[in-house]
Amino acid sequence: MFSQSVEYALRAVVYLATHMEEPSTTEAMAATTKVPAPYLAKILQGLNRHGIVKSQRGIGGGILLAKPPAELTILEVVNAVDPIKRIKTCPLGISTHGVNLCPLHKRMDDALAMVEKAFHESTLAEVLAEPNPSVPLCEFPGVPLGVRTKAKKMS
Amino acid sequence: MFSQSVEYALRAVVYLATHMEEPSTTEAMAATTKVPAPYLAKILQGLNRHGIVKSQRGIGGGILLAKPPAELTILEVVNAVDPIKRIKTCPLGISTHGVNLCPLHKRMDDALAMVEKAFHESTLAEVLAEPNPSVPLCEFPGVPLGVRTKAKKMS
DNA sequence: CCAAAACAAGACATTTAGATCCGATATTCA
DNA sequence: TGAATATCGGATCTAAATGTCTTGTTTTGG
Repeated sequence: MFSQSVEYALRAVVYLATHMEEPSTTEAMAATTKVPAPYLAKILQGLNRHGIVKSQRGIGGGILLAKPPAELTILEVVNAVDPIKRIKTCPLGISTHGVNLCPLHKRMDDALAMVEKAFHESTLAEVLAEPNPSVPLCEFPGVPLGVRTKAKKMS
Repeated sequence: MFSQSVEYALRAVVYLATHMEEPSTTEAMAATTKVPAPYLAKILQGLNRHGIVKSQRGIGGGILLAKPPAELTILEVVNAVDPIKRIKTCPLGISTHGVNLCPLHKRMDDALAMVEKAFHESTLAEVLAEPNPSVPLCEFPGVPLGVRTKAKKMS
């Protein structure tokens, strides 16, 4: 139902939302998110073009979220990589259906609308703040990802 | 979001629900539903294997709905051709997430659950009975499809 | 300036969905 | 039985999504 690219992109932005202090390299992100590195690079390019992330080349460079997690919705990310295509006109090209869809396509579009609404209403900040024993991308329950990776670096 | 095959399959069963009296040939269905005939044939084979439709070979043969429209849900059709894959375990294979998904995947699965629920709750009969100026597959507002095609046959 | 680090961009390979074709098989009816 | 009608099943083709690779460009720091 959701493409692989969407799944990967969401993992990437979740990662970035927990690493706002400094740019993250594609390699580091790929390792944690378990996404093939070259493919992740391509997805990040797309997110960059859509203004979801910012990239910085050269030593010490990498990828940063373009805006605070509280202002970035799941829908924005999804629509950047694989837009939810609402059904606006009759797929059979029946002109007389024009404005109001037939009951069949109305139900399909309603489903799309529900998903769109749900994704529009959850921001990355909410996702990360949610009290839940499982932390996104992180193997260790209750331990914020940022803290964990920082600790790793020191060793 | 929904595959082409799902769209085609739904058109097909809607057609069949309006032609319960006698078997419909793939050709006739393809013409009305505007689905490529050879591809529709393959989709119908799948629906047949899943017990959604029954097929009858030979002269006067064709495809029939396997049960009354009131007992066939959109979900059954969707799941027969392109199943909605709920997220049951962590896609990253993080074992500690096992039972309860992380907030990210929980939201994605919630979206899938909403769609699943909506589709489970609408039967073909409901879709066709809904008071709506646009009739599925039919160009002429308010005219039931079955009547129209019968009229055509006489000419 | 030069070398290393990191992303950018496009070419290339692989896989899967979408679509087509054809010979085989089943069924009806004369 | 034989001819006509339809689906069945597999082989094939195409296009798009997914995944990989290579070369170039930007940036930093010695």
